[in-house]
Amino acid sequence: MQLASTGSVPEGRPAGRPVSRQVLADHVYEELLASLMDGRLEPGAAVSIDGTARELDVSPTPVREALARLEHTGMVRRVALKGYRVAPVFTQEDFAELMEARLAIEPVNARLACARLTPNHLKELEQAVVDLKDAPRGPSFAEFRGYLEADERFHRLIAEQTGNQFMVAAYAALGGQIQRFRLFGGVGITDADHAIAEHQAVLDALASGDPQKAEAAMAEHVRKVRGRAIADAPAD
Amino acid sequence: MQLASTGSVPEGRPAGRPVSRQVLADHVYEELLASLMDGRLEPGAAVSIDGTARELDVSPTPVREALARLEHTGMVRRVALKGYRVAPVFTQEDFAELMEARLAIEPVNARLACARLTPNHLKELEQAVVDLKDAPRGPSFAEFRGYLEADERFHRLIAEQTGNQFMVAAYAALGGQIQRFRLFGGVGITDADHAIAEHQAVLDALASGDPQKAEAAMAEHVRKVRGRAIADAPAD
DNA sequence: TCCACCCCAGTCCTATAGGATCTGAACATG
DNA sequence: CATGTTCAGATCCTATAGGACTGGGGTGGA
Repeated sequence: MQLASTGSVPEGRPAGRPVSRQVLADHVYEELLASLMDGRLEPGAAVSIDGTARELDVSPTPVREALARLEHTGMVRRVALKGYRVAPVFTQEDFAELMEARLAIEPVNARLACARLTPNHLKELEQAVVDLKDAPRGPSFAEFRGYLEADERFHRLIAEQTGNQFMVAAYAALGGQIQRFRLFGGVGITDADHAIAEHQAVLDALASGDPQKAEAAMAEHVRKVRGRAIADAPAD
Repeated sequence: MQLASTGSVPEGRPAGRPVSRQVLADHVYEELLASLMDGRLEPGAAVSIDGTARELDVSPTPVREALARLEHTGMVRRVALKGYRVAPVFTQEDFAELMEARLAIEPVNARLACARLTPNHLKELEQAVVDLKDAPRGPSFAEFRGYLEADERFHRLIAEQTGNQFMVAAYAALGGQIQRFRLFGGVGITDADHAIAEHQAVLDALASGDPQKAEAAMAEHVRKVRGRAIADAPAD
């Protein structure tokens, strides 16, 4: 994440080769992603190529490439010859659709992951749950960012542990959006205690080695998230 | 897909301006996609930015943007500072993983689509099956290209008819790859008769209006595709 | 014969420049 | 006051140029 200042490489090092020469477009990508996650870029707002380039003090070329990559995550939309705009906010319908999709994919992931779970994998999952418990849950986004990160990591790890690249791809097609639904209504994290308990239940089911139980636990978790989020959502 | 015929535009049009001004990067994208589908670009081959630019007689900038978009389809892989390469061929394991993922997603799509199927949608699906039957199935790729297109269209229509943007996204995350698995082994289309019958069965189940039947028919179709493809695959 | 070094072509990556188009505001006109 | 026009700025899009690195081939020396 942090990029090494390319100029300050000490002379002592053998071949002057920077630790990891980073492509500028990658940096721009990360920067835009952070702006989107933090809500600094509001939904519907235009993302000017030239403007972003000036702001980040780079040329438009890497910005263009970064936006092209961002487009397929669903965070921004592109209209030819018109530019890019931040994707619109989630509606209740959008949220319901997302949960339906998660319900189709994630329990299967849990079942598959359970069948080939290693102690090492289990350790990573346990760490994610611990991080979830320890994460601060203040009202501002910066404060519960760690919580969201741990949440997303837990689910992503399960997808990766299926060993199935396509299940990972399918999950990733949703993942970018999963973060954003939290912003809808701006209610923040109100269900942390329930969510942590459910994550623990999924973890226990996985540890038990019974794929059926793991699948059921994950399905229940997703259903409950849906139920709570709809209940918490502003009447609008 | 089909371009609107431009004939109806009155002659008064101030000369020169094409009906739909196309961004060059879009053209490059389509061109590269066709090369990948047709097998002109072999798996593992390097895709040089400058070289492609020279070949298509454009500057590297649009090529770079087109490749950035292609990357997330899984057709090409990028290594920072090293360039792009065509994704490697499918192995039997890759194929098994793909089918597992389809089995998780597509039957759900069939169930959801069944619940909100309109006569208009049904018509489109019927057309896809008709096209599948009529498509030539010669040995070369150019000859069975129409067959693959109709096959993909049938499944994509069902995903779209769920009305769930995330299910479409999840399907699309697999779709680009779905086309490519046909190339593994280069056995061509050997199961057209069976596949057509199964598509017809899925269509009938959808038309019956019973979501359970639709889900089951799709699941059976995917399972049978897997079974046939593994049987047909070269011993290797 | 084998190894070290150098040169060079190819490539990726970024910056810069310029053309075409769109937007919006100021201005003129009925 | 309403409407059409003009013009300047912003923006998108593409081409071109140059820096930095990589890999291969040739040359000279051990």
